[in-house]
Amino acid sequence: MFALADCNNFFVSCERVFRPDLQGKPVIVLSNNDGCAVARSNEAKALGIKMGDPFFKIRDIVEKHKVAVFSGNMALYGDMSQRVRWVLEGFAPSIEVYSIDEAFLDLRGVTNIDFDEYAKRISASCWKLTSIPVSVGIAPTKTLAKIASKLCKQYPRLRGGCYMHREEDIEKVLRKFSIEDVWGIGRRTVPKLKLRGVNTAYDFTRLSESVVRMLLGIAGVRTWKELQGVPCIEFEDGFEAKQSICVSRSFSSEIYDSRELQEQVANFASSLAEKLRKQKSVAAGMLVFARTNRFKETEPQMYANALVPFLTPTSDERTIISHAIKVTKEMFKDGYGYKKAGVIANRVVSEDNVMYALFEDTENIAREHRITSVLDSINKTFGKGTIRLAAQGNGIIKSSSENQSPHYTTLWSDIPTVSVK
DNA sequence: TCTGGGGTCCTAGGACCC
DNA sequence: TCTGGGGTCCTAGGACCC
Repeated sequence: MFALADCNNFFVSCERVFRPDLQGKPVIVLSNNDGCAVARSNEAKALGIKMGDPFFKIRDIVEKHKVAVFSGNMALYGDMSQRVRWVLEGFAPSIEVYSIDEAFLDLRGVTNIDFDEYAKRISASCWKLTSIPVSVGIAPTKTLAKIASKLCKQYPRLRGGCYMHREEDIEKVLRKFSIEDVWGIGRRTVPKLKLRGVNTAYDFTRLSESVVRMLLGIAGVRTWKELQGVPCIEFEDGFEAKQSICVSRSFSSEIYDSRELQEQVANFASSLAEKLRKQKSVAAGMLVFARTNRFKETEPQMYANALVPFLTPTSDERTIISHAIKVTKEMFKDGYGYKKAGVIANRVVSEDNVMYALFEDTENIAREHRITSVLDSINKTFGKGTIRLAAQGNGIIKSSSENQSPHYTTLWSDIPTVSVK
């Protein structure tokens, strides 16, 4: 059996831990720049606020119903996520962290226990130890466990835990489960399936394997089998280094100045290099991009991007930043308002097996490595951005968030940035 | 006025090899 | 006039996830 533990309305639940007065009231959390609703309490969902709704479009509902609004506070959510994981780790030999608010538990080999009671106990423990409500579904495959955990949200009498295993029970659930809610069935394929009369998960299981293969490819076949109780999706425990790393942001207003854009990109590049080092990786390439505001259709549009190869794969702060600035300068065109930019590391490999280029100055590499180590250790002790390159300016991304809660559980939230000449 | 950020996997097609 | 067969690797784009 596999379990899926899914935190209910996670970002909202994190805010409520420190604002218990908001239990039972409509609450939403917004994305960067207070752009879109990315988490909604059940009360906010009932008001018709959808995932990803732009804030300006729901402002009327928010004011009319006194919805509590928070800007995203990732420092808080990341920390609360870790606390939930610590609880979950006590319930299975290994867990797979699937996202910030979800984890699978490997229960293969666990026998002679009442799984339904176990699911409810996991949920109750999370609530007691972290004050985060968690839905736990247990089933023979990951896809079915996802469905079981969704049932917990629908039916409070399940008390946060649902074990789904008997064939006749599974069929009964699948007959009522909409196809678009199945894990792995996305927006693009739903219309194709509906055209063939597939409206529920059960209908989908009735298709032939060859039709599924033709319509959805190999991934669709896996989902199709998983719904029928045949495990096809691997359990992936342990730490996996990311194969690509992206740092990007939208700006609170368009940038028309080359130097200003370079400064922003330098900050993205700095975060990128830091993330690479944190997972002990190096990148052999980097994509730098900057785009105009796609919603301003009357303005001239531009998606500028450039691929930077690194002769020797690197995670070095100064190398990555200087390349990012160089190509940003080359890409920049006057007269365009850049609304979003970012950097993406490709061909990411472990730093243990770096192949040096034939004519690389290895002494210089060793020196840069020492500089970067010092930078990391100072910033680790005194907070991100304490020491940075001059090219990063004041080290601040041009964004706005007006309703952020305090960093209740983590350090360095309130230390002011001090500029030193 | 105002529209998020960060990933994975699969597939098709091109470049290149003998 | 007419131009093989069989591989591998890389990349871009699409679909999916939260």
